[in-house]
Amino acid sequence: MSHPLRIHLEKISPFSDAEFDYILSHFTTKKLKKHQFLVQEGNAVPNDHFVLKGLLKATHTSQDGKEHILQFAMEDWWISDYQAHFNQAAATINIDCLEETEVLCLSLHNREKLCSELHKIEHCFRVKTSNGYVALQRRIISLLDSSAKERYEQFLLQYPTLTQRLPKTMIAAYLGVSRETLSRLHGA
Amino acid sequence: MSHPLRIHLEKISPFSDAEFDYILSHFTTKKLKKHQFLVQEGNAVPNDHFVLKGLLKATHTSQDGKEHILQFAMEDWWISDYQAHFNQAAATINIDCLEETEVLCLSLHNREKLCSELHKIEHCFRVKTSNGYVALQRRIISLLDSSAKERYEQFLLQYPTLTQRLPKTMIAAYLGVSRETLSRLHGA
DNA sequence: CGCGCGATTGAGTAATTTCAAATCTAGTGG
DNA sequence: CCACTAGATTTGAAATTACTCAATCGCGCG
Repeated sequence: MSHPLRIHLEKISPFSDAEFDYILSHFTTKKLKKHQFLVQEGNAVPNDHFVLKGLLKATHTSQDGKEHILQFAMEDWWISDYQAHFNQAAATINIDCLEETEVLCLSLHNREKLCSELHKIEHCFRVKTSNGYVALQRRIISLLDSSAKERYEQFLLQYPTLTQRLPKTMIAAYLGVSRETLSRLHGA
Repeated sequence: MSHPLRIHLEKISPFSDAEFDYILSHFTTKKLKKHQFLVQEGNAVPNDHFVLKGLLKATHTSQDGKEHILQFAMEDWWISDYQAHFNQAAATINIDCLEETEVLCLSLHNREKLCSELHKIEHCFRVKTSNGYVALQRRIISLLDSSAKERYEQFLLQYPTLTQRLPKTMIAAYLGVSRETLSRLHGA
């Protein structure tokens, strides 16, 4: 039974036991309770986070006070305020736990250190990020050309597990419609 | 006067003349006229493209036949159908030229070859892709929380040069509103 | 049993789209 | 120089869609 992070990374490239231990030594562990914040607006964002257990949401609050959801993250997903993290700026989004959660934290410095020392891990991160880029492009296309109903159906197909664990209110905030509208698009 | 690609890459990390020549030898050049397609729906997408000169748009056509714009690209930008390119699948978007255009083409194979041979170039691509990821997240936030008017104003601020070179119809298709609506949000 | 949270439903309002027509602009050929 | 045309932009009015605010319903848990 391998470590979840190892399984995750080895989808891209294999590592020896020694290499993986070395990689893992650059992470720290953090445990959070439901409703606790992992990243809070206005604060620094020292780390990227790999989810070992639990469920989180990253939200942005618009000027009129409405909360929209940028992303969810469950087991084996990464989550952070990347804009703030990479630019070492203050967070503009909140990330909080929807369930009791455990994450591995990787600081910017440790990521750069690992990447410069171990070509293979930089390769992993490049491929992961490329895949993430493609996923975001698909979401943009779906926001641009699909109706609320189509987006909801795509979500159900794409993330069946998440659907089970999330209240519909939050799916609505992710899809960019009000919960009432989401509730109404049954037969439509 | 350095090569545009060299200037672009050296924003991340420096290369010797020999290294850069070697990198450049993995690219091919393509020239296209206005209205010509660089990527066409249904076809394979062998290359990523770095724009030397000109202006292009990447569009996705929804089921009801409406054309929405996923991205623009002008000098020093990269553009492709990344989903299709990385997965060696058929294109689902069209990319065509709004002006006479010249691009450098990098095949998937040559990218992987360069990345495995030269750690520094893989580093460049990782950093570039991370920045792209952040930019897409910002666009998603803007689609979720901002009104059409706010999105338009953000666009004007963020891309003043593009604004000069694009008809408003296309900006509307990028922002996800009809051209009529865009036209109406002057004083609103 | 009653409370709290989430989901649904109803009714009125606001925003956007659609379709159509009018206006404007830049480039072309006479 | 002027008329003409194509493409882009604007405007109008009706129809559609989504939102807001409020009330109700349903269910699990103490």
